[in-house]
Amino acid sequence: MALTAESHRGIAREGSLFSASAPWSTQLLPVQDTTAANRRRSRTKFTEDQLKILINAFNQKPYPSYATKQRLALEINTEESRIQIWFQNRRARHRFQKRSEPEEHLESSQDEDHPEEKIQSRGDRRCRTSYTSSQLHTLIEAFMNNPYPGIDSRQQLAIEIGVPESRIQIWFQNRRSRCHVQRKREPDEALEQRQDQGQDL
DNA sequence: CCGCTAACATAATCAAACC
DNA sequence: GGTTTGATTATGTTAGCGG
Repeated sequence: MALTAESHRGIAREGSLFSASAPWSTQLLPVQDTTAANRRRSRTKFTEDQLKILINAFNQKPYPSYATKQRLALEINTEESRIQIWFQNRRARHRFQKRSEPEEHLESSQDEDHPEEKIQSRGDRRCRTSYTSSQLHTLIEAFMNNPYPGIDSRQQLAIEIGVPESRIQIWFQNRRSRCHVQRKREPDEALEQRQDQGQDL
């Protein structure tokens, strides 16, 4: 019963960019990891009313400010992070659709022109979170233990250091990405790896 | 089984805090 | 002014659910 064809699919995209250069795990992405610690957040099911409000807001402004996202979160009784994810997914979906149907659609001052409202566009974002050294210590320790924590682990960390779970998730994302970049360009004293291909661009 | 889409990933980039 | 690093984005993948 040597591995079905389906499971092979998961490993198919192995040799793409970084291959197996992850120092934190001997294996690849933690896909199909049904462990409790790596479980995803349960899928949110928006009601029609919620969707109506979200879509309406999206049509007016696909790049809402943080304040707007907070207001929406309060209005439809959902976490702000879900609003953010929803807008991300919606924009991606929309963009793909545009390619297929680039019909005339330029919005010609139909709405969103409230003179009383300043057009901050992408002005105000969430205030930058500053972590204390002890919080950082906890995060780094958790990262070394598991760089891909599931919702349960993230929530536990959030309570432990007193930071919203969404910030924990962002922190792990940034941390992982940074580690990848570090591996990419580090011709320094890391190791005598100047003997590699010597092919840079 | 399949389409839709929330959840999640990386990489690039913006930008605040800090020196 | 440069570095560090949190926040946001585009883009692509994984997975849950209803038809």
